[in-house]
Order: sequence, then structure tokens, then C-alpha cells
Amino acid sequence: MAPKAYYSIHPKFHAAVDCIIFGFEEGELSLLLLQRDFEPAKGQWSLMGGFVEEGESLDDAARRVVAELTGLSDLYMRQVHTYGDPGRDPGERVLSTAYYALVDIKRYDHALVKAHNAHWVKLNEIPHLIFDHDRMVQDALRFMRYQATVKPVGINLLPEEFTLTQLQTLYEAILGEPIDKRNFRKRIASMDYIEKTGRIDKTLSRKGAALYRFNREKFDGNFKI
Amino acid sequence: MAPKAYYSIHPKFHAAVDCIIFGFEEGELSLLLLQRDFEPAKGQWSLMGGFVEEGESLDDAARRVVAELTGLSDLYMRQVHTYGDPGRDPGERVLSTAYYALVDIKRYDHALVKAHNAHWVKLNEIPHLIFDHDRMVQDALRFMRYQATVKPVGINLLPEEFTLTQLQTLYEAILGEPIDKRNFRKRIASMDYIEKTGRIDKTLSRKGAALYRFNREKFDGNFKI
DNA sequence: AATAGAAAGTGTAAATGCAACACTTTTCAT
DNA sequence: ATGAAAAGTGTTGCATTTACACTTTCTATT
Repeated sequence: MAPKAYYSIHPKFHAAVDCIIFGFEEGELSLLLLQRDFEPAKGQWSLMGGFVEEGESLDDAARRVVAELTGLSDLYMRQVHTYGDPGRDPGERVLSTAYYALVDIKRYDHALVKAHNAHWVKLNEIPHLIFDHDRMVQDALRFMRYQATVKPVGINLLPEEFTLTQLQTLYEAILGEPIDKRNFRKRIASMDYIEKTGRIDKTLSRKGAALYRFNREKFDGNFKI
Repeated sequence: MAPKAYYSIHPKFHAAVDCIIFGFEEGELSLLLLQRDFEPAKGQWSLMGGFVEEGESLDDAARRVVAELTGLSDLYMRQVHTYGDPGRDPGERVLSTAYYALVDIKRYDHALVKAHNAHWVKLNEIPHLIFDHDRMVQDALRFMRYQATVKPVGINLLPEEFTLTQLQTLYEAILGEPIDKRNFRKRIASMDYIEKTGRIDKTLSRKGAALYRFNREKFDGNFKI
């Protein structure tokens, strides 16, 4: 076994997680940001974060922190990067691991979000954030965009059932460019894991649009990344 | 400013870096692994790692750890992922950030590697490693393979000047599949940042092969990822 | 001096995937 | 009855990728 000194001669650090929480509304991506009514950096904007506790994995800490703010515990989340420069937190040294989360904006707990003084902010209206959170957002956005091109993670931003128009608008928001409707629908049609539910949504058009659903089993079977 | 208690009520953790060091020889990728002659886990195989010290960034710690083993301080390195499950290190709780490094196998310091009881091990001969190092290797390999498909990071595994045959063999090793010579050379010819030096290598064939070099300036100009 | 061996180097044609492009259908509110 | 608004639907050209085999050059050997 290792002698205690093997570990104890080395320093320890606070560990935190910071979460880039993406939502989708009005055809645009938004982030859930805190206007901090607490120290440190009271009054400034930041990501939702929190310290890692004893016996808690990084992934669990990120899930807990996001659930504290949104009330949602079943979100799609991915680790992005760990930021460890000395001085990145001017108070004490903290290593922070960034995670991104994808939220169906119809589902989050409005009361919790309000209690934290958090707000959905559209991507192109994001204010300057504290510490290195601006960079975290850039890194998370790039990573999420990349993932969205190789697997349908974006679907986690939509309700369980969605129309192809919603899906296309979402991908236009994620990629930041318009997509041809016919080419888009051709591509979706070739993905057997995006399947018609048979139900029709009539809230957005007179004609009504077919509702689709993501079939995780078919996807996991056909696809490995 | 933040009250001290904001930080001090939270636990601190040891922070480490573990390095997946790739090399290329005999047409195959290898990793530089330690056969540990020290505790913990003496006698077993592991990645080269080390603790993060006060005032040292994660990137700096990773560079230091790789330099301790190879003597090389100018390597291409990238952060892969941070592993923070409680119990991942059976001794004490340690958060470990994995980095991969690419080494020109002609350049490393043989004495240092020998002193650490380290060995180059071909990818398909890798023994079971301690803790979660097996998973780190899998994650690093996937990440490095992906990066190699979008930018020419593989070139960091070759000497300053290299032949097209060497480059092709390297990419075959990275991607794990054979590549057609004519198609490969057509693609390389379209990359103006891989340029002929005018020099000829005669060590590998009677006829001699043109030596090429990576032009970082041309690449950075033409290409953004 | 001839030659055999070994790696370097070179072009074309078919197939596939991707991008561009505009009109019809359906339904409901007026 | 009709106008408005969104849903839905195929084809063609272009570019990229893949498949495929022989010639050149040099030197070590005989």
C-alpha cells in the first residue's frame, strides 16, 4: 500500500463544477445565467456552479448543481474541460470542471430559477461573465456544436415529441446557419431512430404537422461514437 | 469580496495529472508506460502521472510530468478528461486530469525513461493498467484519433522532415486501416502546408524519397478549428 | 556491365454524397 | 368561397471520394 506521505506531501485544492445550461426558445439558443445576489462577485453575471463535496463524483456534483437550479435531474450532460490556472478564481485556488447541460425549456422549475436570480439569455446577448466563465461558454458551445453534428444530442433541447419544423429550427440555431428544408427532411428520413408518432400537432399551423420522437433503442443499436 | 467561509466549508482534494504518451515506431503506435517500482501499486503497470503543485496550472503540471519522463518540453499535448469518482484511487481521493502527448520517438531521453522503469508498449500489447488508467487510454486514443482526422496533429509523432511513405504509415496506424497510396498522395498534395524540403531520404530505399515538412505558418493562415 | 530487387511515384474513370432549387397540399378563419 | 400560413414533396448538377496497376529510379550483387 502507499505510504500516507505519498499523498500528504502534496497540496489539496478546492474542486468545483460550472454548468453551461443550454435551452432553446423562439428559434434561438439561450443560456441559463445567474445575476449573482451573493458573494463573491455579487452583482455580476456567472454560470451556475458549486463545489464538489466529499464522496461525490464530478458528474454527480454537476448533476446536483443543475438540479438545484432547474429541478431537473435527468438531463443530457457532458464534461467539457477542466480549468486549473492559479488565479482563475481571485479568492482562493479552485479547479473547476465545466459541464454542459441541455434543457427542454418547457420543463424547468421556474420558482427555483427565480429564487437563484437566474435568467435565460439568448446566445448573442450574453453579458461578460466572471472569472474564466466566458471562455467556458465558448468551449462548451464549440463542443456542443461538434457533438450535435455527429449525434442527435440537440433532441434533448426539445419536448419528447416534436415536429420536423421545430427540429430544423433547432439545428439552424445550433449550427448558426439556414438549412434547406428538403435536404434536411431527406436526411432525417434516412435516420430510422427518428420516428413518426402518428400524432399531429395543430398548435403551430392550420394544416397540422406530424409529430416525431427519438427512439433511443434504435439509435444505440445502429450507431457508435 | 468573498468571505473566507465561502471556500473553507468545502472539502479540498488532491489533484493529479496522468499522461497518455503516444509514440510511433515500426509502423505502429505505442504508449510510454511505467512498470511501477514504487508505491502505490508497485509492480503493476500505469501511466506516467504526478500531483499538481501549488501555483502550477494543470497544463504546466502535465508538461512537467512528461518532461520528467522524456526530457522533452515542447510536445504537442491536449487535455482529454478529468476523472473524479470517489474511490478511483484506492489510497486517497484524487481528482486526475488526463492529457495526451505526442512524441517523436527518436528524440526522447532514454536515460530518464530507463530510470523510471518505463517502456514503449505497442497499442495492441497494452497490459492492464492500475486504477482507471485503462479507461483514460481508451478516451485519449479516441480523442487523438478524432483530432487526427480534422487537423494534422499526427505530424508531431514524426521527425521534423519525413517522407510521404512515413506519413502514410503513420495515418494507417492512427486510423487503424490501410489507405490507398495514390489517393493519400493526392490529398497531401492539396495541402499546401505540407511542403517539399528539396532534400532526399535515402535510408529507406535505393531510389530515395522526397522529404516533406509541415509549415505551421501556412497552416495557421488557412485553417481554423 | 547487366540485372534483380525494393521502394517511390504517378492518372483516370466510376460511384457516391451533397447542394441547389420551387411548387403543391392542407386546413381553418374570415 | 377564398386567402393565409405552414407542411410537405423530387430531380438534377456538381464535387468529392473511391477503386484500381504500372513505371521509374537507384544500388547492391553477380
